[in-house]
Amino acid sequence: MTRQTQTSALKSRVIEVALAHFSEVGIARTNVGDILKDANCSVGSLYHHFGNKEGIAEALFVDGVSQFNTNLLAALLPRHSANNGIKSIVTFCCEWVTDQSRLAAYLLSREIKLSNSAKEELREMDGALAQSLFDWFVPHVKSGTLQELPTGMYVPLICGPTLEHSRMWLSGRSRKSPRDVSPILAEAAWQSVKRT
Amino acid sequence: MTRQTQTSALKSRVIEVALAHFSEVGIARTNVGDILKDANCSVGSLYHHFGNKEGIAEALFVDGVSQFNTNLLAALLPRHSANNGIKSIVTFCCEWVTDQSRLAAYLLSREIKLSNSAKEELREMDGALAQSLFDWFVPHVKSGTLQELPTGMYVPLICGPTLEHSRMWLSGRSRKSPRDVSPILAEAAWQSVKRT
DNA sequence: TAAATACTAGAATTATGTTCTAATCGTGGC
DNA sequence: GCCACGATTAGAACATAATTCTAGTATTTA
Repeated sequence: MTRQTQTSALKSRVIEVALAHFSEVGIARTNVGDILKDANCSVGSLYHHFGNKEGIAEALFVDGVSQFNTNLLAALLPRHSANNGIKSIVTFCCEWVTDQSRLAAYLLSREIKLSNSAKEELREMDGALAQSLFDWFVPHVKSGTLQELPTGMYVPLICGPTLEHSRMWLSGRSRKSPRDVSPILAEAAWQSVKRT
Repeated sequence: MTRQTQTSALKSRVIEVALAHFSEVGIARTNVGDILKDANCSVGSLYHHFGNKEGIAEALFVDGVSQFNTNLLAALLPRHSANNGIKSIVTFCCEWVTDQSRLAAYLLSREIKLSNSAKEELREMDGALAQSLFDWFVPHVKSGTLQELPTGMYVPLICGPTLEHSRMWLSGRSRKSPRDVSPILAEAAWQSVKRT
């Protein structure tokens, strides 16, 4: 096992352990001592790799978003019809939140003020995603299948209900999992952006 | 000025100052010393009234939700037509988020794990709100003006896009304020729950 | 008026995040 | 193959900031 591999294994271990603790008691109440212990990591290593506690939270956040974005695009891009694409976005979100509920809860809670560097990193990732989404949308808007709306409105209209329901489910305010209601949400998303 | 008045003034002062600090740097990075100083409060008093830092965060949260719920109902209940009511909900949210952006950002970020007692308090408030909303909705569903959906789906469908857009605006990911786009959001909300 | 209670005050304590110094490991140049 | 340098690990020491504690003061209640 090379040094590089060990190191990246350590980082993953820390991030994973951190997620477990953060989910259970929140960032404020997890102490780095516990993360250290559970991840078998020394103080020195942790601060070398992450800088401070927020650095761990941030790395986890960026990691999660990156994973989500990649999989979302993989679900969307193969779809050719507008109806199919829109519904695949919603369905993917529902599945993902249901399966990765701990990570989803963490990402949706936005429990952190991000550093400038993390913001930059996320801005780049978001930009790339937005561009891909845009490219997928344009033809359907041009052909008149989808409504023409201010660019920034598609995401809230399509994903808003799904994310809101997800938050409710994740915080125990709703019984039915996103997966359970994904057909309703998918249909509603389609209705709200299709040309009438 | 009676003791009771002084005390409740102190508590309001602390909550207000706390919101200012929390908004600026997040809960984790605001130190209670600063709150103490700005609110003209002694360590003893603060811990007597709030228990600990999270207690302040919690009181602020409960306070904010209570204020929001009250005003939302006041906006909805006088409306008689379904179309009018649904749109008034969305419009109210947009106005409120735009005007009370600091408080809205705080509430929407859910930056805290709530204690059981706070959860209980919120559950009661949510229950009361849900009941009032339910009573308003039932006739319109019975008369066939609104779709019949699983009870828990109305809120995400109606408010989801608005809240999602609000989060984007509050975190700088969108230029247009909720108020600016409230007609679009109101119309979309109506489309997504009206009987087709 | 006396006793109990609610509240204020700030010094003292503790908990925990973070820094620092030193040691170790692995890799690339000679 | 060996040396030197940077990257990484280690954990003791430190600093900061949350919280507790003891004591005192005002207010209500019996």
